[in-house]
Amino acid sequence: MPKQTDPDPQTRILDAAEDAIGEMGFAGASLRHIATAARVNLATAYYYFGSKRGLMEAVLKRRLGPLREEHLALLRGFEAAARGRPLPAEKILEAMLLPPLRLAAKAPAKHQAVTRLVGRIVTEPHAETQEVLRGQRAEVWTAFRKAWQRSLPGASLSELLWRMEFVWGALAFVLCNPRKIELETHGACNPARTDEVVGCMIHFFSPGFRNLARGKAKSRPGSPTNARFPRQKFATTKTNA
Amino acid sequence: MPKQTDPDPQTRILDAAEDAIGEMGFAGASLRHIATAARVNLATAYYYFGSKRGLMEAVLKRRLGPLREEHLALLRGFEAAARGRPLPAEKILEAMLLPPLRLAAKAPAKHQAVTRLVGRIVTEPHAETQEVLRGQRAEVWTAFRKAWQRSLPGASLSELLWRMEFVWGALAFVLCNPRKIELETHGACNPARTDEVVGCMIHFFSPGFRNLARGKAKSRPGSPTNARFPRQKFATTKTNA
DNA sequence: GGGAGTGTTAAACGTACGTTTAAAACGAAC
DNA sequence: GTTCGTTTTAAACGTACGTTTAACACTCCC
Repeated sequence: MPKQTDPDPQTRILDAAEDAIGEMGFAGASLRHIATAARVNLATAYYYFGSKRGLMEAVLKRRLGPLREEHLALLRGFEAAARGRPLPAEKILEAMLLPPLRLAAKAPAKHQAVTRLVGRIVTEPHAETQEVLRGQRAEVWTAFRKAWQRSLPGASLSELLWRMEFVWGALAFVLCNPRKIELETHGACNPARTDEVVGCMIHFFSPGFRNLARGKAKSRPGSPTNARFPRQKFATTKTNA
Repeated sequence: MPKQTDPDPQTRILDAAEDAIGEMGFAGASLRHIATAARVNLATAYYYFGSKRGLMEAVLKRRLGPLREEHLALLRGFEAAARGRPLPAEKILEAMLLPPLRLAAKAPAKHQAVTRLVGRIVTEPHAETQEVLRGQRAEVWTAFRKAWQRSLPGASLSELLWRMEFVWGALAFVLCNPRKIELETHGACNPARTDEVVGCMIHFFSPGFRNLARGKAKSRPGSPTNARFPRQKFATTKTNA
């Protein structure tokens, strides 16, 4: 089988690095492994990217840039269509969730390198990696925060920010290890079916955002929940040590 | 400053390993670093734990065991108090979220090793690590799934499982890198305030679970949302490539 | 007091890592 | 055909890793 229009060595290295990172994490992905997978001499990777950190940054930037633009474009498109009215929760959620999940759907199924990569960077220990991510994320983060504040006027800022973090967390979890979810649910949940995931997430999260707008009915810290449940008899669920 | 009742070497190794894993991930945490931090000879770690994998398993089991029991005990306590009635969403959520977050609150603030550890294992690339985790998680997972099914009769199984995954994902995200959340929100969200986090998560997630019980009004795959939003003019948000 | 068992240590094993070097191969310009 | 800049290569550098070995301390029991 001949090589099907072999791309640049740089591209091959980036692809191999992406795959390796998705599979083994940043610390576990070695340049030797990446170079071998890219059918390239080890020093070639250094010729193009200077160092392992340089390669990692290039890998991230290649995906994060377009992802950021897609995020912003989708959000701006929704806002333009809304003609000044605040967006409904469903639309903001769709703009948050669709671009990363769509990135996954485009992957060639067998190895969802991009998917796992995007999911992984969010929980990556490596401090340097976090710095690379921060700049990209800040702009998107701010845009969505403003959209939410327009959509839910009078909502507590900290509660809004918490909810955004929860959504990102759930998204990252789905992206990070799709096969695990599929196994754990015995096939009932298949992260590859992007539309289903997006729809389910929107359906799940939007009520939680909406109930932030109306009242500021907030469960008191110290006894997290007492709605619809009589005074409890069993051991109290106090927290702090 | 004298050593304050120095614990066993084994315990020191486990503590140091926990700290290192939380900081640098499994791949990044080296036995030499751990042994030095535990003020123990490198070979001592091998004497007690046999190998790096053995140490990692011991680290996980030390925390996951009690965590699992706390999960089950809390859930059983709630169910006993409910006297056969199905639990409200808030209580099931509390039983899911409180034990891991409480583990974090007990940590000595400075280095929340346990917290990050528990958060990290959920997204850890290392395949072996996942196996260690699976057994522990399966039992808790099943218990919560049954509780949800009692609480939300007639709910679609796959949609329920998806929601559980989302909750775990959000929780893992909070546990994994609390400092990042604090920075990103400029201090508005502080994961160290456990009660606030639990309350906010319950308040956020419970409506999404409840709306699963009533109707099975589900957004169609292919056009994730169209509720409360007129026909869109801008480029369609089709997904699959 | 002298083995036996347990805990601890320094030192080394081989391997893999990130990185660098210097030389070879290549392609276009003159 | 030579020259020059770019790309690729093999080989080595030092370091750190996981792991093993063999010797050393320290009980405790007879």
